[in-house]
Amino acid sequence: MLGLSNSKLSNSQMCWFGLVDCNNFYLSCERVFRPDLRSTPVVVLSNNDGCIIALSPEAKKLGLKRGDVFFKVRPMLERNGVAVFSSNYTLYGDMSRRVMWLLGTFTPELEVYSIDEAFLNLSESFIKDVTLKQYGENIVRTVIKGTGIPVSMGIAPTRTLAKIGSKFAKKYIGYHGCCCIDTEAKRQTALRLTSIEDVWGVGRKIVTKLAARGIHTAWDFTQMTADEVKRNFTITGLRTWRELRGEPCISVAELPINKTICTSRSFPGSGINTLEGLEEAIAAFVDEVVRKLRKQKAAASTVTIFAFTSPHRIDQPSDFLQATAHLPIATSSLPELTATAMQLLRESWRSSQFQYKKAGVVVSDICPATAIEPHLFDPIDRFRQEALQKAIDAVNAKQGRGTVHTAVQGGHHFSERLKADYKSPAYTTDLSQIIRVKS
DNA sequence: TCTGGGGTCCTAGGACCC
DNA sequence: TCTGGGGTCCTAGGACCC
Repeated sequence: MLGLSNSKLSNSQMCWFGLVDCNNFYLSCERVFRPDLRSTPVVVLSNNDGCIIALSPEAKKLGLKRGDVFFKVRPMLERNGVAVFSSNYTLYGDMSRRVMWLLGTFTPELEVYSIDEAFLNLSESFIKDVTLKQYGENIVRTVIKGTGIPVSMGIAPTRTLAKIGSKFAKKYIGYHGCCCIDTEAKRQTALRLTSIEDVWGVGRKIVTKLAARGIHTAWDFTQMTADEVKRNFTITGLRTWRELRGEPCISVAELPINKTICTSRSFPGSGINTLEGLEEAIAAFVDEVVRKLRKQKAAASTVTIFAFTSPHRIDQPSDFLQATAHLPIATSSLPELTATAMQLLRESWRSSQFQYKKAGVVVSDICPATAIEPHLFDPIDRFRQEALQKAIDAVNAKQGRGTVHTAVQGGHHFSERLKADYKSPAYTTDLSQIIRVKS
């Protein structure tokens, strides 16, 4: 098997992958600026202070769970002195940027996978005079020293194995934050100790099918034949199988682009009952969706808008608005998608007797921008449209998000109207909120 | 006052048609 | 009188993750 039969999983041209995962990220961000909360129970709430989305081990011990509705558990939180934070995405986004910047100094190739995870290409030619394990431990120390965020790291010949390594690093303190799967013996042990459902890329459906065949660990899976895997689990399953056996064949850049992109929010208080109010919200959601689309250099040809009243208020009239439009040509143009969404909303608007508590925009039928098919009778000058959108992107990148926006969005940022009674300061992005050190 | 997240993917099951 | 198959397409709803 591809040079893995020797005890060392390595040769001189070998390329290694590191996966760095921030521990309990949102919570760690809050604790950086509140060291007094390092060993006390802490929770972070979702948008609108709706429910708990992140919690410290101390909070878990009190029986709290992700998804608990805040106003219901609030008396219990107060009784137990639990520290509560509204989510502060400005802070988390900026802390993430700092972590990623530091990681970038350790590799010629950094793949940011999510707000709290990144892959590092660690080819041996890049690492001088230290072992992989020492190099990894240094990364872990540097990130915590530079940002205050604790991280776990896995290093292995493939991204899938590196992910497994990072889970061991998180679980066992003896790894000093970094678990290296760099020998055949370690690879086998790691796979035997890993349930198949904990493997990156293995979903519920595959787990069920495998369980029926008596396959429960990652190791069991690697003992199937390539033919059998491909026949039952397609090329995607085969890639995971090869990665687990030590052959790299998945890259973040090649991961399939999203099939749907959605932005939605709940409205605090009594909700929205005017067409103008919903127009403003939906327009803000389109703006967000366009940003996400363009970030992955993609375009969509199906747009859906929806709005609904509170499902919990059976004493009030309830309503569910939904409308979908199919565009002849996929687009990521803010004016075009906004106009489409506004038309859908105006056509489906019924009456102001309903208090809408939540609304959103979904785009689907997404394709890479390079794959957009021209249309003979297309009334839109796509070249000019893209030039305009690029100009909008450029101004917003330089002057800040929302500098150029559609008129229907109104002047103010939608996010400022969300409920957030327990928000920490924007310590790192607003001079007036910078932390003060008493002299 | 009165409070109930957000995002993505998959699938079962219905509508419709031959 | 009531039933019988099989394919495609679509969507509501659920599972799962953070």
